[in-house]
Amino acid sequence: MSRPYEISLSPLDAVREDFVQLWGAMGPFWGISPTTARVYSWLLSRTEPADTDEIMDGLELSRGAVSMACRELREWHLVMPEKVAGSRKVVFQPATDLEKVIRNIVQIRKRREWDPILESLREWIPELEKDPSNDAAIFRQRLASIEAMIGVMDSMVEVFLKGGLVGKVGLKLLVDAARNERNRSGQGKSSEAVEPLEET
Amino acid sequence: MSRPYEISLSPLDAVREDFVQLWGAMGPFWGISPTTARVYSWLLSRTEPADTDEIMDGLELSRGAVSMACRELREWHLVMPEKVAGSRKVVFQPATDLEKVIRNIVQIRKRREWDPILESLREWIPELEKDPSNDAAIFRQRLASIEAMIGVMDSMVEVFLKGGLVGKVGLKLLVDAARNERNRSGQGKSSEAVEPLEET
DNA sequence: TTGAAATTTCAAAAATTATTGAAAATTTGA
DNA sequence: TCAAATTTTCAATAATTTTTGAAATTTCAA
Repeated sequence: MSRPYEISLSPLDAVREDFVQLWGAMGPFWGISPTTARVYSWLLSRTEPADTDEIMDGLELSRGAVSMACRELREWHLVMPEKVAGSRKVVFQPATDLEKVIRNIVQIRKRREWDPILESLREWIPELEKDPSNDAAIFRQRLASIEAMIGVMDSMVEVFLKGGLVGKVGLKLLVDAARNERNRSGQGKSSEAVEPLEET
Repeated sequence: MSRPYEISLSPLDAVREDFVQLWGAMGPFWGISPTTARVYSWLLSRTEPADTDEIMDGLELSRGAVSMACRELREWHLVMPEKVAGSRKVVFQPATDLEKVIRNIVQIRKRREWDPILESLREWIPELEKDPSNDAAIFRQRLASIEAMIGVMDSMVEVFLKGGLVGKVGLKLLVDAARNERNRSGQGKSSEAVEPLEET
């Protein structure tokens, strides 16, 4: 409706636009600001790395916003800055090893989100043992359950990410397998009782 | 510093306070509003179910806020409303089967966060095949990688939650195992390359 | 070294999200 | 059925988070 002069984008440009828009919207779900998510997805959609001005133009962002987004992406190891010879510019390359990307994200999020809970639980449970009331005993038991669940998930994830399926099989194979699966089972939604694993 | 008249809470009350405070702060990480997270954790810390007024008093919330929080918790199957005989009141009981709780959360979050991505990817990849440029081919390949990774994680999570370790071993055993582990390895942080799995 | 190019910082503004509270709707004991 | 008890809704407000933009800092080609 509101872009009268861009009726026919190339498929590449059209998908890029949708991709950037979706990731921007999903970012907050994963604890990433929309802008940061958009910058990463925009970089992923390009063959060439980009400098600050190109990102500003491409996404209509302020210089400061791009700087902050790139800093965050650097911390997550989602982009690698590269010096351009004969200039003071830095150019950003997105990490394309999706497996590594996920490992990084997952690790950082675990540290921020799960570890504090586990730490606190380990203080609280002994504390509750001091309280002789029945209520305290029941509460303590519930906290112990939570601790156990988180502990189990921690271990599973560790096994997966460290030794893991993905490492062994290789990403290329998985890509093919996924494509076959998609073709085989019509549109294969796999929609039932599964889980986000972690917000990528 | 700021509660001169409550110097000595019972351990139960002290831990409850900290627990509610931590969950409230963590809520946003998991896509749950602080208030909603506080209501659930407060209910978990009590032996008895509570009605709206008790929650309002216990957490200093408005009636509307409690109503919205309980509605959300109901949708996630984290609390069960119960009619009180001889009154029009409803009383809320928190779900204490942590395994079920996690399954519910994970399922809902997957639907909200992963499925839309997977769906879009499955439209975009064929779309990009229409574009003959090399850039489009590379971008398509990256999207296929993302699709594959998400697909793999989906399956893993499905295996885990459906047949899964927790189901087989049983939560009680896990609680004991976790306690032993804690005792055995000093303060066992297990802090390395693990993941949030999903924000519970 | 120097100073123009480039990046970073951070207080202020904008945008978004959460919470309130009072009015509307609903429920049910009498 | 009636009306008091209870819950729900939602527009307005508050709180939080994100983004901006211009000044401060850093970097490095000359």
